[in-house]
Amino acid sequence: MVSWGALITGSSKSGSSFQSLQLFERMTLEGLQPDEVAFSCAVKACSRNDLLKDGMLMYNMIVKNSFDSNVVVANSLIDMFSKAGCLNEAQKVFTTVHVGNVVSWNAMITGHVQHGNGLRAVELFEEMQQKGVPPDKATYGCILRAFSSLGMLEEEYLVHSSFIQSGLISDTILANTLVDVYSKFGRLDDAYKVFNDMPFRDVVSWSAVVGGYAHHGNNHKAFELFERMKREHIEVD
RNA sequence: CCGACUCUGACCCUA
Repeated sequence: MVSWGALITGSSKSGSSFQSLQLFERMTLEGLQPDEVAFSCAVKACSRNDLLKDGMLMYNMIVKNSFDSNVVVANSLIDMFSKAGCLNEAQKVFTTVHVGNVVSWNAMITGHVQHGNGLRAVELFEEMQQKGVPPDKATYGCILRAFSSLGMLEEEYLVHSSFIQSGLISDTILANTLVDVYSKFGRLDDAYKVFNDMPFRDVVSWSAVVGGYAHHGNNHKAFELFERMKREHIEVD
């Protein structure tokens, strides 16, 4: 038998979040009790498109059914509220899972960065470590964005050095983030150095570095890189 | 046991 959770997940991957929610609704109308996986999928569906109203209803159902103590369900809610800018709601859910896990922290940090509170994001970054939750790649990506939003270039350099120390610099997504962040600071030389040292470059790496030169008026360099991009083999997923 | 959560460029949208 195929579970409803799997159906909802499948539909949200190949189809619309709207379809996922319809499936979820059908499931409950048929008197079936959604499990924690169905709830997390349904919440994720609500985090797209402006479906926060549905998300609030979902939150109520989740609390009623005591699924809010499930860390993955809670993390989906935190992410949904964070992205929508409802950081008080996000914090409320976060509190119910106590320390949660690294994803809980990352979702909170992302929310603050995206809604103009980079300082709070940095505080959370420090707090999680005090509470014994080690940051992961996603955390570092968020924190690069936080420092960027705060205009803290020196801190970017420090995080960058730590990536070189730890080997995280070979992560394509983090390196791409660094390229973009340095570009936005106008540090095209630093951006290019990160780009040039990357073991694997994807289309995002190229776009970020070309975009940096173009945005800062170095059209010649941008064009040159663009030509090189066409010449070299680029792996696109 | 299986299915669920968080990080990257441009475009688009908004302003």
